[in-house]
Amino acid sequence: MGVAERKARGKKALRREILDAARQIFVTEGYEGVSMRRVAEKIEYSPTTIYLHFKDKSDLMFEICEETFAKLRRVLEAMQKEGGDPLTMLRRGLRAYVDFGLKHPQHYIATFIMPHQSSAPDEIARHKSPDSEGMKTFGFLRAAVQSAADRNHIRGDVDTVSRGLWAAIHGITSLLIVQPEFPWGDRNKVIDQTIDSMLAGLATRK
Amino acid sequence: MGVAERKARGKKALRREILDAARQIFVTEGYEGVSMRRVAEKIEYSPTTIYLHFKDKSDLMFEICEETFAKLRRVLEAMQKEGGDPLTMLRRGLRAYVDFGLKHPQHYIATFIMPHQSSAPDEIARHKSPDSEGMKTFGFLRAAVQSAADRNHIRGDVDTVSRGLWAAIHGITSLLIVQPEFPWGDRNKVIDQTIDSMLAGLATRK
Amino acid sequence: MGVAERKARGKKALRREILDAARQIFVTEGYEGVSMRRVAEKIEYSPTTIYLHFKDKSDLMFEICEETFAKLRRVLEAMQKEGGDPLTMLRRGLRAYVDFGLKHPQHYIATFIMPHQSSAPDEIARHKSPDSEGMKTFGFLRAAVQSAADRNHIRGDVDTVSRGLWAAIHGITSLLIVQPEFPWGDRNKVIDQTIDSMLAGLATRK
Amino acid sequence: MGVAERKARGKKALRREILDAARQIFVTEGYEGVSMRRVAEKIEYSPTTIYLHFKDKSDLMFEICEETFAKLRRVLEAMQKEGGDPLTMLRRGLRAYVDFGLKHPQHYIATFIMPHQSSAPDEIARHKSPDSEGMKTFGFLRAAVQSAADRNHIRGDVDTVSRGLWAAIHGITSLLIVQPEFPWGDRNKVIDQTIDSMLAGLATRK
DNA sequence: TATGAATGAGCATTCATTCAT
DNA sequence: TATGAATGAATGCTCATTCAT
Repeated sequence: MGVAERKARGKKALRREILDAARQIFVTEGYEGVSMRRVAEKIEYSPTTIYLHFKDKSDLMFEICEETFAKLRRVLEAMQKEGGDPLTMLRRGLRAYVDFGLKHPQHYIATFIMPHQSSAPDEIARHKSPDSEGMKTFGFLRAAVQSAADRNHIRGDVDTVSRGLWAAIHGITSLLIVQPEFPWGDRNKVIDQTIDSMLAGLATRK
Repeated sequence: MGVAERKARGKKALRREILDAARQIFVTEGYEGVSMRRVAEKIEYSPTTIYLHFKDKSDLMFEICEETFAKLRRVLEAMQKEGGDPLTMLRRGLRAYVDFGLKHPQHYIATFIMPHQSSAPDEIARHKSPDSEGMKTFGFLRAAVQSAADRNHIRGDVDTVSRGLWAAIHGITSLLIVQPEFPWGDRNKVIDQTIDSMLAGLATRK
Repeated sequence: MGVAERKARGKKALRREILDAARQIFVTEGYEGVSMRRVAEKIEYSPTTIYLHFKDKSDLMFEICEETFAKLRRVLEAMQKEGGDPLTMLRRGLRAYVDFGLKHPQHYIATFIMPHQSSAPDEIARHKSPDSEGMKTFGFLRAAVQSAADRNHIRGDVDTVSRGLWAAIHGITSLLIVQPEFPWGDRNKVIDQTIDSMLAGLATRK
Repeated sequence: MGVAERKARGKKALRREILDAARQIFVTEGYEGVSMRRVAEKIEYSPTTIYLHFKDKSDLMFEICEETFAKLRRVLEAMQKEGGDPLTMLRRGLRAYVDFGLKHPQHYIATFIMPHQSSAPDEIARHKSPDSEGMKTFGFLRAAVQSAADRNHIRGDVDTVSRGLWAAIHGITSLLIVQPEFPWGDRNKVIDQTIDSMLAGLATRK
């Protein structure tokens, strides 16, 4: 392996360091809390260096979110491959989503919880794009709901149902992360309760 | 009335002015948008004066949140007084919660969404306290669930069910606020879908 | 004299210091060379303090120019009051202009020589305004030319002639200031030569 | 031709590219607008590469000015070769000077208008040197005046007259550049007025 | 000859806050 | 009770330049 390879590795590694440092700050202090200077201090480089890897602050923040979505998507992908009864698969997928959030609270906060008060129009467009990781990830949930609906395990409009399910699992995930001091009792029970109630409510009445 | 009283009234009135000015900015521009200078300009006093009424910015902001949740509590209180079928009341209460959050998104963000992990320790304690408006407000939800459970309209552990319901309505509220760019379709439909599914899932099977 | 007066004096004095410091830098380094930080360092105050006296950088620079114009205008005003033959008065006024520039080279450079690449449209409007000191000052020259033309001592369009005269005296003033190393010979001779040639060229042919 | 020659040509060619790119920016955006990064982007080389051809930014900019004034000199040279009546030639030369300045305002500013007091000492020396293009150019003016004086078309000391003429045309040129917002009316009229008045004033009385 | 990586210094401006009065 | 004056720290970002390769 030559110089070029080592350099490339070095460049990638620094990019990683920047992303990790920025996410850590983002997660505890929010979007406004992330400053190029603070990130630079954390990685012990000059602020200027960050601009060699990211166009500007909003570019950096966008990448952080994309990474998380990609990670979650890989989890859901693996689960989908296992196959099984549509309703069971859906339930497992929802639970996996919550578990993912609790296992990676920093990523979850950064991507799903913190308000992205990005004002630049092209930045917003990037998030909205159907090619964005976020939209692709939501697609998994929707596909699972569709699949269950196809076999009459679920009633209602597939899109509306999917959005409602997302809301419910996001609710429990984010509250458990952000309000850990709340007297939740058995956390597993609350999670399953939320998922079960939603699914039971959606089940086709015989 | 003597001078003291007049002064006291004057003091209270200015405090009000400050809170109102700060809230107006907070509501449109968010936490970071509120600056002591801007508040001072709005009320046409010097920035220094604000410090005679509030310890610092975070004190000022805390008061604003408390006020707003007192407002939510009053909404729920009024609803409770109307009486009616427990399940209907519960449903109306849940919907009122969501509507309140959507009507006051910046307050909702500040109090329920933003992680409070990084604030000063005594600040956190204030939020956690069972005397805080936030906690009192949760009490309303629990009471409504209890009431429905008492009449066998709902099954399951009251605490777990309450937490699950909170998770669901928080989920839809926060997502609608924080991810406005997501293609929600008809927002009302998604809200009702979420609430209905949860309640249907909780309903006692005949 | 109470506290208020002392304070007022102090405030005015600091404003003066800022203007002087900024002009000194402007004169040697140009508009871009003036930075709020450098001005602050020069007067040994914090950069923030400057903003208590001037809205922003362009406001500060504008004031520098206005000051110079006002100063020059006072000189010309005094001269005008002396009265005398129109052509003689004109010649004396032109010479006074040059002398003013040579006596206050820093002011002259800052106001007449250095490019003011101000881009803000309202800033430009301010300069163009007939109420600006610059326009008022030019008015003196024009009035003197008009007066000489009225008595047939000068021919040609009053406006064009005035502009041409200004060009000539600005030329000699600015070159003497900016290119002092040039072999000018007797500086007085060059000044008078320039003025005399212009006036001779403008004189009515008999 | 061998490798060495090809390389040499390559080196010269790149130097040309740099100068051209820098001039293009300089001309539209001024001295401060020229940044090594921008130049590098324009020629699609790295910023570092420029330093292989020019010591630093000021070296690069100096070369650009020299080039341009060589251009002016060529214009005046050509004009001189056309020959004709000395007074007419002088008038045409003066007008050409003004036109050149207005056509290349940024160069004119950099070389004749901006005070050179603050630059590095060796940089100043370069500009002052009688070998500099600026000084050579002044020589043309003096020669034309001498020629007109030789035929008794002009009276007065040749040096003083030349300096006065330079002052006048520099005055109109620089004011038109630096104070474009001033209500000049017909700019051509002002220019010709200035030149004509000066020459008329210098003409030998019969 | 050319470059990728990196930096220290600098920019205008705004912030929350303090202090003497 | 209220303020005017002042500040230290911070913001995102761009600059000319260097150095090892």
